[in-house]
Amino acid sequence: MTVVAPIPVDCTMCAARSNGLCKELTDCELAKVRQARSGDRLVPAGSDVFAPGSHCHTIYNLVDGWAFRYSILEDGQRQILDFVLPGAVLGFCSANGSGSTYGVQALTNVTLCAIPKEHFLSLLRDVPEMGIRLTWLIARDRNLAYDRLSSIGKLSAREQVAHLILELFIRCHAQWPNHAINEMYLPLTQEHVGDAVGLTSVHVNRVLRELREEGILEFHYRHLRVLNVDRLVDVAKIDPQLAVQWSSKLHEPSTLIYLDPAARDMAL
Amino acid sequence: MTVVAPIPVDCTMCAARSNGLCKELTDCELAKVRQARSGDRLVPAGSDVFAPGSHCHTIYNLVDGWAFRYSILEDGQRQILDFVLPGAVLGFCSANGSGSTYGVQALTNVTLCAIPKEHFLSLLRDVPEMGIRLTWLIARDRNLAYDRLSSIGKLSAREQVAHLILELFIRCHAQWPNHAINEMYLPLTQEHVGDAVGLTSVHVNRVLRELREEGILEFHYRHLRVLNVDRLVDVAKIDPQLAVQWSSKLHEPSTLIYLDPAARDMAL
DNA sequence: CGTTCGCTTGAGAGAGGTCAAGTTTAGTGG
DNA sequence: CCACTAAACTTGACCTCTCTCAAGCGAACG
Repeated sequence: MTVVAPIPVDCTMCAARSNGLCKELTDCELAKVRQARSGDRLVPAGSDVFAPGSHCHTIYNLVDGWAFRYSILEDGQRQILDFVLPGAVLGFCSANGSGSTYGVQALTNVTLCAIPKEHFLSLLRDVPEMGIRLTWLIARDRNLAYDRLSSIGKLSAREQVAHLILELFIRCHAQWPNHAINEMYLPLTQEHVGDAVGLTSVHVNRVLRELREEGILEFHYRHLRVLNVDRLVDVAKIDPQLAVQWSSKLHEPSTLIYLDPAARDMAL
Repeated sequence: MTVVAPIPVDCTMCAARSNGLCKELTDCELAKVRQARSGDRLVPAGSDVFAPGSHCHTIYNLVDGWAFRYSILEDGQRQILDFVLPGAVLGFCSANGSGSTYGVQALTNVTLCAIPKEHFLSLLRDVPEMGIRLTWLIARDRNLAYDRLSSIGKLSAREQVAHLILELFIRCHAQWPNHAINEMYLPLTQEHVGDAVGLTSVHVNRVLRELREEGILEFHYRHLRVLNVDRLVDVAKIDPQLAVQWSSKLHEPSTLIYLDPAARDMAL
């Protein structure tokens, strides 16, 4: 379940280095990070990195794989708060008394770089650039949450599903720019989609059929194929002012695509 | 509209000092903050502190009054993202190119302490404690957004309205512990409530009538009276594990009350 | 004393939920 | 390589919660 592994990756070629907390650290600063690491973990798909309500004494850098934050309501319903990709920082939650209000679960097998909290705090003081970077990453999460809040609050089921898929589509491309353009592995079930946007999986299914019949996208068994990006952007009700040229990565050179705040930050 | 005031408050007795960014700074550090301030503002109720899409070159500390963050969808609908109280930091948004995705509007007349962004960044490097504090404040916003996401995604209208009102009730008490217990001034219209939880104001009205008829609360013309805290906690579907003794501040010494992550942090 | 903003209430419609029964896919063991 | 199983997806019928539209009322402010 919770495998404590030998150091799974070298700091110098880690996703957190290009994307995450350690971005643009000097070799000297990186050495301090390496020293603070201990208890790195491999978590298999479907298991919790940490459970809701648990006391998390460790900060994790997600090095490889997909995961999601979620909370459980009184009646057992699950709300997915956001999906996280390599470079994300997990476990920085209000650390007083009552444990984290949310949990994190692995969607695929996941590799984590672990830094015990007490080391982490002194690291923050020691390497101020890392503190500023952390603030940025958390502000990005906040923006993503705000974005989803607008989506859940005001959009129809159809628009919401399109919005979520487009968000993930764009974030993937920003993260792995060399992958295939219109097809991708998206390790979610329709139930995950529903739990993220506040719909039942049954209704998500109906919406996906609609979008498939309209030739906009196909999403079967974790395989996503986007057939018409422009119409997807349109259905997702993305603010056109936020649409950004992405011609370099798409077949159609004139295609405009939305780059949400998160993706934009990642792209930088 | 946008009044540039003489320094509206002295740093030593400012809300940000007890609550916000400047909490627990030494006098020496505070002097640096004072030096960085310029262009403090008074914004009247109903006006924007900054508009969605605008480029915000200033960090604001909310010193006095209520405000809310919001975003506007393509079709003009407004989603309220959260409500902010004195001590909040406004304007720290992804600063690259395309401006803030959300705006901030004053609910009451509002006093703001302003720090130009370039001063702010060097201040962060100069006073690392402030950076850590900033990270905390943003993480708190994120938690609040996660909390609302769960609410909007999974709760019924009735539960959501109760949840929001309870959240504000608790945050107010944490912020102004000496105020009256069961009655408070809550500067929102039913439309604000609706825009925050994703309901129409018409339906919010129906829900409030229900809660009034059941003797749980009364909310008329910005005046909130909570008649039965326990039942409100119950309707709001708050995780009982997060309920915390609050007897010192309530008439009924045995009353349990939820203290959400935000309130808890403020209380510290 | 009138105007405006916010609150209130009703009737009808529609989006999405619930329940229940299949079908497809991927994974497992023989 | 094939049979079997569990998880995920699919579809239909019905029902309910919330929205929409519309009209009226009350309070606050000039």
